Amino acid sequence: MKKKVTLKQMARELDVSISTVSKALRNSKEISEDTRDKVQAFAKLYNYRPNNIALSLKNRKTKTIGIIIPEIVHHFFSKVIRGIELVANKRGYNVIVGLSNESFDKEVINMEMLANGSIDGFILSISKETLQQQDYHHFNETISQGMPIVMFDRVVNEINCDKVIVDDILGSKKAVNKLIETGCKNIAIITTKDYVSVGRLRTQGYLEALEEHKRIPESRLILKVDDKLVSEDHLEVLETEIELLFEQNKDLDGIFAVNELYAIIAMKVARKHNKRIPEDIQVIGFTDGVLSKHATPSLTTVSQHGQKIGEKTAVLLIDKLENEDEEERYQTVIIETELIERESTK
Amino acid sequence: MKKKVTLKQMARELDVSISTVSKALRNSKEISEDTRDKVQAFAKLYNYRPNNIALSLKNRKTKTIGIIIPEIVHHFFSKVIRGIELVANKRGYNVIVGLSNESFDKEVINMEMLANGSIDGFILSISKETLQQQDYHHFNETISQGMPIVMFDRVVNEINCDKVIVDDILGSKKAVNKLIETGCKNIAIITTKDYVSVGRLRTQGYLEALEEHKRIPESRLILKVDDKLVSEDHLEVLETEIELLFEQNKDLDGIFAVNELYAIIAMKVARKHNKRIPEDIQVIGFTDGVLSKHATPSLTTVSQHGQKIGEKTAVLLIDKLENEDEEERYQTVIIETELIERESTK
DNA sequence: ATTCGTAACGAAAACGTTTTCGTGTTAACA
DNA sequence: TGTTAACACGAAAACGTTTTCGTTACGAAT
Repeated sequence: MKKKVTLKQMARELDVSISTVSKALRNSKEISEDTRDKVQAFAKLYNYRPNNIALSLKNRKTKTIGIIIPEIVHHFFSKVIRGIELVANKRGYNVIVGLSNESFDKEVINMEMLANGSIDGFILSISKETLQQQDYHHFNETISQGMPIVMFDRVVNEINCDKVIVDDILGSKKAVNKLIETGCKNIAIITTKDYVSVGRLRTQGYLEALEEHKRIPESRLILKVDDKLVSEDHLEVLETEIELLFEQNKDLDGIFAVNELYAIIAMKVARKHNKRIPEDIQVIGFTDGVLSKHATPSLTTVSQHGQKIGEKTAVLLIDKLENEDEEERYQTVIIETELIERESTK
Repeated sequence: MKKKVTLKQMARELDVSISTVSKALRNSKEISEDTRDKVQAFAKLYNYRPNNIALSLKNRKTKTIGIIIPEIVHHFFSKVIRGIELVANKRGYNVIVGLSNESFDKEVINMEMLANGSIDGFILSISKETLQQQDYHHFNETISQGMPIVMFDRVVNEINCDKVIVDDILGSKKAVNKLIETGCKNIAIITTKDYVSVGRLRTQGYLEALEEHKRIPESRLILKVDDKLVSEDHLEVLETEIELLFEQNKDLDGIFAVNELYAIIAMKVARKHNKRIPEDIQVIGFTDGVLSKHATPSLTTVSQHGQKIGEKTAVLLIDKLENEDEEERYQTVIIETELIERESTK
């Protein structure tokens, strides 16, 4: 077991001072060529690598980014992480991940755990519970301590920081427009309760699209699902609600779902009701995950480009970290959505 | 902007020494009740939190675990991460994630980046490229530096460390047995090239199951897909190969695929050939992901319990970290698979 | 012979902790 | 009055770096 070698040990072996070793390794011209070569050879031999922790302490920078997300077993979030990791790595940063599991407390604890020196800045997406309680003190505190935050997807206006979001409204409008243009007369939306910002915005897009086509939104066609009743393991509730939607609206011929899962279940229910997709009823989802791509029929969907979102958040954060002098201007970047047409629409 | 307060600053304000502040906060009885209260009140007021980096340097422990995985946009791996994070957090550890993206170089670079003090130990799954090149020097080096490694899923015998794997062989046998028992006569396997250990083992399970039922494996029923030709974006190749399998084996009535995606595509091809599932042909996959659950028909699959794997790796690693004295015994834990029966089998 | 400049190196501080080992004060005791 | 013990606190080292600021020694210039 060869323990890691330190400057001090090398200095002792070579019978020079620590400073000399350090300078020699960094090619300082204070050091003679002779000693420089000697030291560097020795360092290579013992495979010396500077200790990151010591460097972090000295520089007051960790070169590490903290990510807090509600959930990792999720196509969108993992794509975002991939994007973050990609640019972080390219720029010499590491990525440390904390999961809030949609809980306010875990979000707070995780952030406190990381904020005490472990990282240089945060990238996060707010947990549902936090959004519901509207308690954002932990964000404000970390920001006021000089630690930058970049939020994505689930953001909130009250906090002053950089944000990367998707054009939820426009994306939804694209989807609903597509349904309208291909002849749908009665388009339902399956969405979430309004405290989830993306749910609210996508609903808004749906409404706006209808209105722009002089159609009057009908509440019988709007299904707001309560997230708390629909965990991954209790999809029956969701399915029942969608069943109800179908039964109460026999004339249904278009569905816009604010996420992939809702759309898939909707297709399942449609099949049960002997409706052909896309001939009798068309379906569009949001978020381009594996389900959409590999479902049968494959699902037309609004892609949010998770990886691109991740890349952008990382760029924003690192830029901010490396230009501390910069003026305190915060930007909100919008990543354009794209309607990916597949078999579930005409 | 209230910067984080340090012991030194508090000491100056309170006109005592740094040591006194430190001791007062840790309730040392060297300190009088008066000063202790005074210091603690002050600390609470200024929301003092010890700096993690300084602690890490002092204790030579970071309380951080490094995870290196080939890919994060993947149901299995993200479930493992969730498991790791769960127990790590419970035991006061953080989790830092590096992605190898199936590349040998990135794996090496990422590990070197983290091994220099940033973390206390590794949890990893080997990249395909590394498995192919069979170059494991980076693992051996980190281990010989006293940094423990726990490997999962894609492991390799040559390395001496704790391992958590799935009973791939047994799991496959369960699947194939199920097919045999429900009447399949000609069971094909869709698997990977042999250098991917899990592919090899699952193929072995398939062969053993057949032999135990006195059946002779036929090479025409064994499709080994070259991973390099099948990225997420080039599924056509995969589909074509499976098409071929179907056309060359008209009598096909059972398929065992070593992952979810292969199984889903196989079902798609089966439908194209007008075979009913499960009446005409049954399909079983491996890895219980979101695709299996929500496919139509939903897919019978061998679940590997990714989260449980993650939890176990974390327990093994942290136990090792916290009992350094322990003898150098390495264990290989096998997490049992489970056959989850759904609609794609009888 | 004195001054100066420079090359080559070392000492020490700093980052923020914890902990060991003094040290001074006070009260108790002989 | 002198000794001792307890109490309350401070100084300093240590973790591993980097960097500033000396400090030598020596050759060149005056």
